[in-house]
Amino acid sequence: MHTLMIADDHPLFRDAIAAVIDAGLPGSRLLQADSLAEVLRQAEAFEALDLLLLDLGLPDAEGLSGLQALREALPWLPVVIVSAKQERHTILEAIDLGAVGYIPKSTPREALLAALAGILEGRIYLPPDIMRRPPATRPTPPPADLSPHLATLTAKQLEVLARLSRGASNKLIARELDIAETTVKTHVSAILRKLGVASRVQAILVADQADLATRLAQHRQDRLDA
Amino acid sequence: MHTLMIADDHPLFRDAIAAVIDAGLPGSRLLQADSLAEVLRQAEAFEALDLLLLDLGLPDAEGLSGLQALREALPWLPVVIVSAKQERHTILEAIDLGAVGYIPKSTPREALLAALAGILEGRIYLPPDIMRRPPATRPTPPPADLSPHLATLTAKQLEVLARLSRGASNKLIARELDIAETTVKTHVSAILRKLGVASRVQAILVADQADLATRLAQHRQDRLDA
DNA sequence: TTGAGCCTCCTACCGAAGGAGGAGGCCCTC
DNA sequence: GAGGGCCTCCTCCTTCGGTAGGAGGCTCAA
Repeated sequence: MHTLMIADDHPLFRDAIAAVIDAGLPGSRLLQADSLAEVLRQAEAFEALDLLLLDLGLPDAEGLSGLQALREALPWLPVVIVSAKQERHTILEAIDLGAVGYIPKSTPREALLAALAGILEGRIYLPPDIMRRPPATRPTPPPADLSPHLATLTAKQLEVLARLSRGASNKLIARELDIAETTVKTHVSAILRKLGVASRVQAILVADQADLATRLAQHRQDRLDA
Repeated sequence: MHTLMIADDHPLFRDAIAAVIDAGLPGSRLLQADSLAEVLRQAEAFEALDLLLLDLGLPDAEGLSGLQALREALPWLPVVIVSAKQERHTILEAIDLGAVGYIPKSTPREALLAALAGILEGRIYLPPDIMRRPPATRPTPPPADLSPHLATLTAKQLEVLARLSRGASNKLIARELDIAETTVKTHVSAILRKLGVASRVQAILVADQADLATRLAQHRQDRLDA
């Protein structure tokens, strides 16, 4: 027997959700709220609240700021977002802010009930259909867009860059690679020029944005293959 | 009947996982790999692969870069991270990169099996114990665990560190904060001393490991609250 | 009121970083 | 065999980064 609260400013939607829960999770007690203020007010009265279903469009809590405020005010209260928004980014941000789940309003009732049941048992729910297909639209940009530059680095330059990324000084790199420090400087200069940056720090930022490790492994692999 | 692959460079750990899966998900076919290269090689042979259990410590794929590379190379392959790391930040980043789940190595075997079963049915798994308590326990542990040092930085020092992390020079930081370059140097020196490192580059590495952004937001929030 | 902590700025000094330019050796390709 | 690319190393020079030490002003708490 659980106590749930539905926070949404559309009475019709609240009723619809309530009907689904009544049918699917019989015996649950249901509270309703149409604003963040109302949530806070009622939550103080009902200590035994198990879960809040929070819409992201409340009049006094636009977007995720409402969730953030709630997490600060009532950290003990598990909150699941119920929203029409379906962006991966929003979903992850909600989880980052401490939501225990994110349910798109387009979710069919069976899936919704299963999600709520899982959450009440302590699990986290994310919409699989949205979360399981990100790379479809993103695979190309990182390698191609972020740094066509990295591809132009020679093997030795990549080795040097890898050590730069670990915070090594020119002197240390020289020792590690068993070459002169002046040679290291030559490599570093070439790296900076190719990456179009002005300092080793910026080179590092470019490098790990462009996933240096992968590229390095690739390079080493190529060498082994050859 | 599913086909799973375990990618971890520790044979003992692979065997341990294999044993758990054998017992808990009987009939599953299990493949093993000790490097990212090996995963790619085998994945081409076994088209019917249903799930990859990926460790974050592979020799040729440090951290999440390996996941990213995998998602690009084999977007159709569902990947669940199995790692000793337990930072919320890492977990969310993994999901953002398209992982279908994140299982800490400390997860008890029953929970592990349940997680895998859920994932094979199309759900997303996040460790509830970690994800469900951010505001309550998060303020303390990161400061305490990852770097007791960062907590000792003053507000101004954090501002400077944030700019260091963007690759800014002392001169630029001075302009941005509208203070003298010598003052910036004073701050930088203090930061290096407190973090126990020898150069700005290393300070940056410590900073982003310890989730500087979060801490900075926290600090700014505190200031607003006051 | 005194002191502690922080921010500010300074001088002086030194080593690290980076640019410019040149040079020899190696390997590969045309 | 003549070039091109890469790695190696050098000198000379400038700028940047970082330390040491001192000093004044501020706020807050004892």
